[in-house]
Amino acid sequence: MVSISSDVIRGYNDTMILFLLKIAPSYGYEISKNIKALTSEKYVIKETTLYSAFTRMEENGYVESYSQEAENGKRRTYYRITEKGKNYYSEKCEEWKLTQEVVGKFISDNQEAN
Amino acid sequence: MVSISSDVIRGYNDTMILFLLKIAPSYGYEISKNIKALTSEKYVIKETTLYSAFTRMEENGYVESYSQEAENGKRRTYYRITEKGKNYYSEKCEEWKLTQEVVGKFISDNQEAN
DNA sequence: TGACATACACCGATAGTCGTAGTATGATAC
DNA sequence: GTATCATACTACGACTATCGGTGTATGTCA
Repeated sequence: MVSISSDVIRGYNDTMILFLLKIAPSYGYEISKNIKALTSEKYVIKETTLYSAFTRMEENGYVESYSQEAENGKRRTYYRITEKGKNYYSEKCEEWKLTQEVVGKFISDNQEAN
Repeated sequence: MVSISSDVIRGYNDTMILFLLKIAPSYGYEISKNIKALTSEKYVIKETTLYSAFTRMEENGYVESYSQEAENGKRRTYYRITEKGKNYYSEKCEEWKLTQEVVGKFISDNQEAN
């Protein structure tokens, strides 16, 4: 069973989170569920990875946090993407295309032939 | 100018090297030049990354090293891919396809629309 | 009363990559 | 004859994203 190693996705967790925050502000648990759903459970982000991504991105000015009361009365920390975050996301999309091109040169399709 | 960050390519340097070693045994400097050429200089592997990849992969049994005299009389450390290395390479190719699928869900094509 | 989902925070370990520096040889240029 | 460049590595320490483990607290459902 093929699964995605952390060394591969590393550097794209932020991009995934920003993609979802571009749609609407959100919070950790929801982001986590959305990533899982969108990838049909092929990728499940670790909690620690997720929350450390939030702090890192806030420090970098890619997102802004605010506390808001949920329906059930509980407090949640929401995150909203900034302009800087949108620009970063766009750059990452460009980079991704380049990465695909580069790595693609070293990937062979025929797995039986070796 | 978009360039590839180390966090993205991380985990695929080994794959690139193994791809080239599948064609023929080789050594550091040549591998480095071949990666550069094959990617039209879009990706240039750092020397330290390359040589630490060799030692790591040898420890893992993906490659075997042997010393050989070059035309000019200088000694070079050549690396040859093992069966285990070939299997690892194949797995990485599968993983790459999955990664493309997963990350692709979070990439938008229209860079002007934000 | 206990399990489970929700919603985080904290800590230390891991490991691949990178920056910098150093070594040594041979070829080419001035 | 000397300086520069390409070749062919090696060593060391720093960085940082990810991960494993743990802890906390609330609400819901059985």
